[in-house]
Amino acid sequence: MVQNKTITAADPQKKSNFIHMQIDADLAAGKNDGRVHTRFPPEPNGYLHIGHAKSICLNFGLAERYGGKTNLRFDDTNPSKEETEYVDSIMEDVRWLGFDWEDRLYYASDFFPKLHEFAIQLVKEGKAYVDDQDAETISQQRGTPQKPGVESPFRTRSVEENLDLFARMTAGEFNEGEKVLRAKIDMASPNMHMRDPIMYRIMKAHHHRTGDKWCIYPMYDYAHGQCDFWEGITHSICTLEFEVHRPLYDWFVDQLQESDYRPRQIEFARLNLTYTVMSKRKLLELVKDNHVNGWDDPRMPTISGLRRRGYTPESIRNFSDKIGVTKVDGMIDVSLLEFSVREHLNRTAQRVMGVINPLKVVITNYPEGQTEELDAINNPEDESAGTRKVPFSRELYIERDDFMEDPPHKFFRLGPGREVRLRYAYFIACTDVIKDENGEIVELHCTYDPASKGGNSPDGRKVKATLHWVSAAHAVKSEVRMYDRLFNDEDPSGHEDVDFKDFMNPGSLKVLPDCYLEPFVKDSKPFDHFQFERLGYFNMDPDSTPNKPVFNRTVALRDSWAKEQSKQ
RNA sequence: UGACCCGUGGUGUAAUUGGCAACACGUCUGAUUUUGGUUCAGAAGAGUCCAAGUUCGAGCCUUGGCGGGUCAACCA
Repeated sequence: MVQNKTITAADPQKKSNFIHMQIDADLAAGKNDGRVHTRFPPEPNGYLHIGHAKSICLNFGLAERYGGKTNLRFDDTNPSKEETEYVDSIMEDVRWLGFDWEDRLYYASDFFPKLHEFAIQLVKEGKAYVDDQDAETISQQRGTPQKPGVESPFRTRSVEENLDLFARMTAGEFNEGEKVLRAKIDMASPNMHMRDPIMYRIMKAHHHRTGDKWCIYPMYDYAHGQCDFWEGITHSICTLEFEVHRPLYDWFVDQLQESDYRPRQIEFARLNLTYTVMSKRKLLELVKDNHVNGWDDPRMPTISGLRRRGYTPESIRNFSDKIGVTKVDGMIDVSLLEFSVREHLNRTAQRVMGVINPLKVVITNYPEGQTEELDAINNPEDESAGTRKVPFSRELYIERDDFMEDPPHKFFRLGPGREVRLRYAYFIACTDVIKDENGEIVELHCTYDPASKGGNSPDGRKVKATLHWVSAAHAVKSEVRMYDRLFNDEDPSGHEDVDFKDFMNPGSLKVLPDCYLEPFVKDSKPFDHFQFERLGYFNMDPDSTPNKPVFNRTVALRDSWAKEQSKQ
């Protein structure tokens, strides 16, 4: 175990929380030689989600704050649910978020031999026994929170018999469910977890790392604290529901303790987000039953889903800082998450023009066959991003929403007889509206003012709107996937009598197959971020092919016009 | 009917050894703007679940209520 010689004082700039205070107190009391060592302990039975990101940022953030270390540990004590696929995705996600466990990658299964030895020690000390009863009987004997349990008839077995039976359990002589190893603590404890908890159960399952070496596997409560201990963890951060497990955590560590060093469990409130479900079981259900297209579906709150949606690691880390850490079981508004991406992407995303709901415009006084290259700014928030050329020609596409035949008062955009600016190009005025036999508008005829090249008119004439556009002949035809929240209800899991899936938003994905983007996007790679001006942030989806680029909408821009409209 | 945890504007958090509640998101004005974005200026919004107590003084301490959460997998 490595000693951290330099413990830096807590950074007063960063917001404090109750865990900092407890660690400060531990440090002040001289505990654990002044070390701070945390761990992130996922079970590899699913993909990581934004709630895990909170925990990852917390654990690695603590280490950073105090000059300590953080281990990655896979809590793989239940082979029936765990898979290598999950191990790989978890490592990828933690790295993507920007954290590094260096050489400290552990698996609970690494400790199976030591755990087994320790179990034998407890048996020898008369602190553990083999119980022959089945699960149901044991469960009944355990009592209820308000009613004490009763002791198992096998509780008083001799050490010799227990040793023999446990050895035979280990050797595979018994069937699943036939026997368990239990800690001998207190069947009358007001804390259910202290009523002779099960340490080992028989599972004849293939483990993703230890193969068929074992046929008994340790329970979480028996494994976790000891793994912490052997890894030299000082602060074992977990979520609130483990609070009642703490006495048991401490009990096992007490039996193990051989020096002043001692890991300590601290619990915090897990993340709840509005309009989303966060339980792995529910996320797995969405995936398995094809309600979404896999764990990395951009509508999923998984790290891989958020990545594919276009979220950046920075934005998730900033979000994590903003929400803080407490023991209050609350619910955070998704709009805070959305704010975090916008904030980051506004500073960093390449601007580009793209028309997702095209309406053709012909500039009738612009020479046929002529093309001009106009200068456009790549990112107004970052001068070093430079400029690019955008082709302009006689036939263009603009957004359908940017034209109204009969515009209301507050509508600033194009209408019959109105003049607007095409960004970086010219002022244009609408002269004719062309419709098909159904009365649907199919094309606009406009004239441009050659003197307004670049977007300014020499006579100082003002326009009320600036529209994005794409030259029809140069456009890159693309598919754009418009994502919205997966659920319509603020708390889809919060209704006892209604299944969360009943709240799924049927409009959570709208595929627009015929969008036109400016040629600049031709060179982009999957996961590249853009702002489509006036529309939102988008990124290229890995489904893209050279012939058919695909973009996902990460989040829309703030839209005070849409807000104005929704007031009506 | 038990044990443990929690209770600060709409939401999330903060408040140094107790010293008349700060910040962010959201909301609402207004300004600027070649993105109805960004930015900037400003406003509204809690007297800290309730009650009693200790104190010159309590969101912070004490007691009692009330409200919410967690715990009865051979899951983690």
